Amino acid sequence: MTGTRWLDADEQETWRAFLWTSRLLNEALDRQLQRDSGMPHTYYMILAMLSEAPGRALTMTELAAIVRSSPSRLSHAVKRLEEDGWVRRVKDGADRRTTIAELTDTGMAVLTEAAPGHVAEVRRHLFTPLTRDQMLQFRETLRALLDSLDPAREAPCADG
Amino acid sequence: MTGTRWLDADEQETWRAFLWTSRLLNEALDRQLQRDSGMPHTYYMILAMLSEAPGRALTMTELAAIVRSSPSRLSHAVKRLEEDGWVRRVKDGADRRTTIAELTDTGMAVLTEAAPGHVAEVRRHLFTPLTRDQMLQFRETLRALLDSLDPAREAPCADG
DNA sequence: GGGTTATAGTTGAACTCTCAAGTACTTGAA
DNA sequence: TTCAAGTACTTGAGAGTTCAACTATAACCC
Repeated sequence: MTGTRWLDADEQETWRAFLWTSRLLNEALDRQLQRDSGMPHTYYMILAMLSEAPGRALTMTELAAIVRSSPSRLSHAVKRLEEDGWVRRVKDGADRRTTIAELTDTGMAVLTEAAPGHVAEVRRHLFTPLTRDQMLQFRETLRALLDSLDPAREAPCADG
Repeated sequence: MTGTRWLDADEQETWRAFLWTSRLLNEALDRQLQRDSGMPHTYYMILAMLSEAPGRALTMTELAAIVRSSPSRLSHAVKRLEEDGWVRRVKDGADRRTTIAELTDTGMAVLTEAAPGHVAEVRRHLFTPLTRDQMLQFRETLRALLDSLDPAREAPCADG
């Protein structure tokens, strides 16, 4: 294939820095949560997003959109969380295809206990190394990337 | 636990934007490479880093440091790449504990064929949405994060 | 109504990653 | 010289993710 436009040195370094940063950060969070709360980061996010929802409940489809998960991944994850007793699955009355995932009291308690350590880890790795201005600039850049990666989507978090 | 400093709204949005961006980008790259070249992104990086090494060969320990992989993950990955015939493992003469991973001609050919599509995908998702200044600013921020996440490490790529 | 199409979710197999051992060498020191 | 400690890597089991079916229900439409 001719005509490939390769990355220049600046782009190369940016790309690899992004890659390693996101990898290392994710691994750090996974290790911390796995050690302290027995779940991977993805599962923590599911509990967290449920806790913010009205009635601490969402349909699987809604939840999948919020945590940006495939239906399959979410289904496997919720199955495990249900076995732990942290989430409960209920069939919807109106549309019997849809399943509603609901955070249990036990799940809420686990989340409440996990949160401080998790937030500390995020702060330590993501915010302590940056100035406030750097952080705000970083957010703008990430918004631009996210808009492009995930176009069919209104304001991502602020309105939730 | 009292005294947790929670994330404010700006931090919250920054953090989630980072999370979703890195997830979506990684998934996009994994899908593209899996579809077009039958390997995940991590494996592509192993081939790419080997191709840049003198003699297209590195010890497992060196390679693990470069792709920031655990020894175990790398070992499993190289095993699979060896089964594909893309990498060859040789025992070192001097220190018989160490294994040298070497990119084969077949592996080099696979990499050469995979590269244009991969680079296009990276460019499409990471560079097209950003201005040049945004990109350079982004790099500075990522450098700061990387320094903190991975302190025991000199200049990551520029000197390679 | 009855058939097609779309939506909501689940399942199983294959694959990758993690973590905890385990093997095989080398180094250092008594 | 030999034995403890360290280094380099591998292995196996368990867990999470992906992809491609598959089930079940709803909506559309002639």
